[in-house]
Amino acid sequence: MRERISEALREAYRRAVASGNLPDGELPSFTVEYPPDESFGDYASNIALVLASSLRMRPRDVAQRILEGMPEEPLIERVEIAGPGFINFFIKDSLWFEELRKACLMGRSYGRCENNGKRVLVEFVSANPTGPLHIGHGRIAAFGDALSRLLEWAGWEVEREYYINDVGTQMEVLGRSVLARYRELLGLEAEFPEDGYRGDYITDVAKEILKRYGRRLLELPEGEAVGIVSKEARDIILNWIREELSLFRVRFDRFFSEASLYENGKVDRVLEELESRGLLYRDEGAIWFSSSSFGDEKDRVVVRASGAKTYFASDIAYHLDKLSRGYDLLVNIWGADHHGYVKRLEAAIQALGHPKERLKVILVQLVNLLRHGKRVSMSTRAGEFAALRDVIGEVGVDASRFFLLLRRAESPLDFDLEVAKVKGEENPVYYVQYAHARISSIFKKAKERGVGLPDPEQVDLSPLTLPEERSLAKAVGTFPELVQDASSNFEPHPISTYLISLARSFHSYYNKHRVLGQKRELTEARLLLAWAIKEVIRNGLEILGVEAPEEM
RNA sequence: GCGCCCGUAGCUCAGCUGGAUAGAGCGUCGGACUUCGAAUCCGAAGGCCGGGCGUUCAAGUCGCCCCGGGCGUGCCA
Repeated sequence: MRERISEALREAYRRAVASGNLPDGELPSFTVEYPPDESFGDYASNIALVLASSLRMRPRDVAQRILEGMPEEPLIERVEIAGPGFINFFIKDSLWFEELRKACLMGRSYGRCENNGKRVLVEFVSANPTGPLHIGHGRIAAFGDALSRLLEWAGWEVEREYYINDVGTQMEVLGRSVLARYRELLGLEAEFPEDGYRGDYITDVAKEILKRYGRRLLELPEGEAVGIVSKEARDIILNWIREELSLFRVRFDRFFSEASLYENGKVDRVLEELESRGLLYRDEGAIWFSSSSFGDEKDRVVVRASGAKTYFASDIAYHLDKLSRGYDLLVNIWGADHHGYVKRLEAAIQALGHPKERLKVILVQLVNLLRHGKRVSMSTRAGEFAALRDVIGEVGVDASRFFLLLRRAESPLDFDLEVAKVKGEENPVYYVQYAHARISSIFKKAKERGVGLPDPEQVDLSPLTLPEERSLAKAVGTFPELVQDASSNFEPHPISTYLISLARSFHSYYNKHRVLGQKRELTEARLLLAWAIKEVIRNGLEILGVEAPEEM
């Protein structure tokens, strides 16, 4: 509907210009939005206000002249000019009520957009395979997964990818840490590496390796043993991570190994590519990429004086690989502590001849895990961390995901275990799920009384006359627009806010008015209303990856 | 020092590319179950949107300067 209004306004503007009512010129971008108060109608546009400033006319006059050019629109009840020059649109009640039929008929696809023909790759989590996931990864996982679902709803073809940093000093450190525990398990003296990973899970890994190899590793030279152990440890930990993700209902299409980029020569190749473009130089024994000529603050090392390539070097190769796979957009979701990295990567992408808009980096702020308001630490190396597995074991997948998706990505999040566990009022997940369960309970009760669900195409909706019924129907009817808005902002959290507010309106309605036991026509109409709300709640929860229970 | 994020009710946060009288939840106080599920509802109190200057018809939103908090600033990943 919103789209129709803005199209009508554009048409009205063209007509006003054609008839000489308004001077010719460029139509600046304007909005059609939901006004803050119902008395201002269903939609409001600022078109006259933005035009007024460029035309140097009085806004209300501009509004008047645009209205004179407005094409007939049968779904609009009336239009008025208000305040400083807003044009307010009052939509016919029947439009919103008709939308209820649509929601019931379309069910799981209500709110879904047509395929937009575009492919996007969402890369997220990509946690180092050096330890289990913690709650911060959980937030990124929940966010990336929900965003992927949201983009699918908005018509994108989405692939989800996890990049494994399985190269470099950290793998070496991991190997040495596990090897030390392995020796301890065999009752030998072991010097634990100073910068090693100290978590108990390292011992679990060592036990697993002991099971696979027995004492054999003791006979190998140190370097060789570390090599084997770090590879095995990588696989073991990666398997944990996969389990944790699937437990958390987070799905990936592909796990992409950094090491593979070295094995197939892609890192060398991308360096040659940069070299041939004259973007590399040597200084103090290292090789530098002149990223500063593409907007980065300084140049960056790609090959260290030792001859080892940096993480950045393989990351360039990785992104070139992704770009060459032909996506329209690459989305990278990173923890906010990587923000210093964005510019250099954009520089690399541009250096390789791609527009930097092809890449969208979303930074997710970290999570403060609390218990009774007191902070729980999560340093992997200190070995004291808030494992995602423990959190979802304690508060459940639904509550965890919902909580993590309650805030904007760039806003830090407090996650209090005790609050998330509560099954009452202060926990919005159950509030929303309860509305869903309540509706299915009404349906069950209706069935017991011999009342079936009405045929959405046949049922008469004219008994719906209450203002609450209109608002509810409108909330249902704007869900598709919400999906579009949220997806074009790459933010799933408005979905959670919306669901809470829809649930609130429904609970309030439920307490005030009865669905069953009314005159047949009224009961049927209200059943359809409840049905449509149920579909929308389920679809919204589906985007967030939260279940919609029939009973609780 | 420089860069990024954040600062809105007691607490946690919304506020859509600048729009009309700044909104929720929690918490606090007071009410509602013999009727479709009280994991619910109804009502009340609560604000100089960190501070200042600027941009304009219009600023919580944009720009500059301060203050406060977090993060980053490696030939680590």
